[in-house]
Amino acid sequence: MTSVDAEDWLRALAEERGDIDRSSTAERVADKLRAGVLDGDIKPGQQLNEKALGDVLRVSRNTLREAFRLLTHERLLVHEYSKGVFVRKPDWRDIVDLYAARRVIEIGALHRWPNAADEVKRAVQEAVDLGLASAGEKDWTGVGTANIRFHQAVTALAGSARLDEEMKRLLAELRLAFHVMGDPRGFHEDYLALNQQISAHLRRDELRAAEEAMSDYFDRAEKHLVTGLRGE
Amino acid sequence: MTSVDAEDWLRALAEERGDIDRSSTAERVADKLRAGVLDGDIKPGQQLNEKALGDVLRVSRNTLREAFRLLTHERLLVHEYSKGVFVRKPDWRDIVDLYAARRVIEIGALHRWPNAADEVKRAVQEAVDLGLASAGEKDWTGVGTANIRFHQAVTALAGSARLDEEMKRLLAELRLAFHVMGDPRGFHEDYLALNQQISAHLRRDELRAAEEAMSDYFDRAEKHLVTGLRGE
DNA sequence: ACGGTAGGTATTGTTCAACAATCCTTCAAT
DNA sequence: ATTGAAGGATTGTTGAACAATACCTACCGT
Repeated sequence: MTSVDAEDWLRALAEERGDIDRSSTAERVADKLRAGVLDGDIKPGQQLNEKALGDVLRVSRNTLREAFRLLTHERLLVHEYSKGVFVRKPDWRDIVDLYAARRVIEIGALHRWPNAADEVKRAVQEAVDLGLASAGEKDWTGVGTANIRFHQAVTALAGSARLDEEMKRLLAELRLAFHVMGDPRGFHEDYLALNQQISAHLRRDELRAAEEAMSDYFDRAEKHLVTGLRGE
Repeated sequence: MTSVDAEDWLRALAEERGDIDRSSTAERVADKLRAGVLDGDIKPGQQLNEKALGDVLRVSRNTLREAFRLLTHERLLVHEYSKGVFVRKPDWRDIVDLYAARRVIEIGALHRWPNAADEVKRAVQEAVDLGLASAGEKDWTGVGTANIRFHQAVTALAGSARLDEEMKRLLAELRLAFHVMGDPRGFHEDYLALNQQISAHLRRDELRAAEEAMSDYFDRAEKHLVTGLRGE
């Protein structure tokens, strides 16, 4: 074994360590539940029974409750005192609130473009490229994740891990709204061209134009979702 | 009793309901601990012993741990696996991250001034007035809370409860940093005039000027804190 | 004196079981 | 139809038990 090998081994170990630390039972349970909620297997409004779920997942009620708390903080579940936890069911008011937040954060982040690191700037265009490639292969869920990645990349322009976290939560909550209104196929595709346009503006340092395009995006997407949820 | 009275009474009752629902033991414990941390009675870096604290507060370890989790999500405590929970001790990197987030959110919110409701707009000036009044009475902690309220009012221009929540967390975290560097007296007073200036710009719809004044504020405050924390 | 090792103590991680408090449903009475 | 009470189901909270880990200390060999 050469010393290079040894170094590699140590580095690999260090990478894995994050997974090891994350191995709390509650977090693994939370991962399972999160996937179920975001994939729509557990439907918005549905109650999560502690005993029943605990029996299925083979964990104690205490551990399960901790997982609930994690997801409650991510706004995927809501807790009603003495009643239990339910999958969040966003209504149109939530959408209005959410887009008010997105408008501020993402447009604010756009303004930080001149100060952003090159690597972060590049990630914006890469998300656009990924979306185009996915569309070329008619991989529509791929287009959806690329769209989300685009907006995360824009947020990352600000250079704040805390802001990135919050945006992650907001986008996850948005995904819940899709499930409420029956996840309209082709929702994300409409905005593919718009993302490309925004990215192009940015690379030319046309902040004003990028901001307006983004603002346009928010107006249309919000209206789309609000009208969709009004019908519920 | 007229029907108007009955309606008023019902409305008042509905307002109180929030307090009733909040009666979980863990949340009350969290409230106590939060106050202790934010007031500086529990110092940054200090460990919170489960058994000792549980005995003092007369709650079980399980309940106490739940309170810990709540405060960990608020970033007031940090959890180290198998070691316990400690009061967060922000360093200069945290400050950089925090101010990156504040720059985006607050300046982004500033841009929503034309769209904000009148009542929310008024709250901005009211926070300034409160600060001036407190300064007149040499109530320096009052000046501090007024300053915080000012920035919350600016954030509220966006009209998003989610954003308001996040800002509350960011400002609470910032307060921790003050305790780390020994809470320099007169920190907030310096920025009293600046707030007044920003508010004046806003009322005249001079968004550009308001933004620059705010940006200036962030630059100076960040530098102040970073240099202060570097010495630790 | 120094570094390392082994062992003991204290603390945290996790689960379980029990009981109290609360909610929801059902059903009967007016 | 509304109210009230009983009952069952679910959640809230606690205490205890044991495992896993970290921390401290005394000891040992060099």
